[in-house]
Amino acid sequence: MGETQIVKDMIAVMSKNGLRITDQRRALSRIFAEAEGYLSPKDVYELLRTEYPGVSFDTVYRNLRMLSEMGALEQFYFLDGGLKFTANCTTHHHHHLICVNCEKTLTFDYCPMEQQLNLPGRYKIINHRFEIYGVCEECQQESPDSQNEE
Amino acid sequence: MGETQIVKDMIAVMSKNGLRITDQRRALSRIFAEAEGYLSPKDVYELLRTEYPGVSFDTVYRNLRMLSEMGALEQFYFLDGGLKFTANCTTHHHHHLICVNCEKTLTFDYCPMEQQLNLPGRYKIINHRFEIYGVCEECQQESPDSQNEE
DNA sequence: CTTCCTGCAAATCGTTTGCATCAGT
DNA sequence: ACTGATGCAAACGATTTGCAGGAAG
Repeated sequence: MGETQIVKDMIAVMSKNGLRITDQRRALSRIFAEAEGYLSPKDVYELLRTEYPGVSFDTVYRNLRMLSEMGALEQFYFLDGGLKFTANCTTHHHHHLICVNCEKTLTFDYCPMEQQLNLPGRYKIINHRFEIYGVCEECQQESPDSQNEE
Repeated sequence: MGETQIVKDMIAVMSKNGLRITDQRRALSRIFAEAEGYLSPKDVYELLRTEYPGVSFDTVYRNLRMLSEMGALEQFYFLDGGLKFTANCTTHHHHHLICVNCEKTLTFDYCPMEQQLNLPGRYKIINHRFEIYGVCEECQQESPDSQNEE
């Protein structure tokens, strides 16, 4: 899989915006290129720490924010309000199918906004959000019905 | 408009769950019955304080949480991650059209899940989220194009 | 009366900021 | 060398918790 392309893209975006390409940022790109789904700041911190034990949380936050602002990452608040990031696919519009257990995320191209929606009011539409949450095949195997822990 | 019904419903739900009906909770129900859209904990706090100046933030949070857990309120994280609440419509499934300026919210019945979606993977679907963000008619009048403040 | 609810204060969590040092260009 | 990036510590905002007094049932 040409995942290295994602790394290249991210680094290119950073260079283009005048950011310096530090080792941490290189590693960050790699982490997102290899990630299957969304990553929380904490996830990123843990992963980055395996390579750079001295890395700090605020550096992670700073970089995640900069990368989001310049469009290299997509920022996203989960159903439960948790903040997540993922490498941004800039090539086409799509939505996400997210595993609520392992958070593995697949994309699909169907978009409800393509329909002729009969919306109330006369809002000027500027954005939308459509996500489907479920349990991926692997997680279904692992825990046939043990999802409730109270 | 039979908005008082919302108050009655909310109080009924609380009673049913063994909660005591305090003045604050009664006022809370009224606040949500009269709200046009989503309310943040802070919004609720401010509104409640006009009636009960001594009310505290944690009481607001506690009650919002309890009411959400027992289904009287719907909890919701906005696109920007902000936590909001609204009286829960238990009668039918619907989605929301939200004004990004004043947050006035309209509901509509179309649901993309009714379509024959061609989804990847073999996820067991358990939830979904579909919201449309825009600018309501009134807010369009008020600020024809002044939405960006940096 | 008893138990639950409230308000206060303090703790906690996630995220951001100021500053001195270090590394990329 | 210059300037931006990092790590540390501390600030910050939102939310939660422990506790003593007060109100609902």
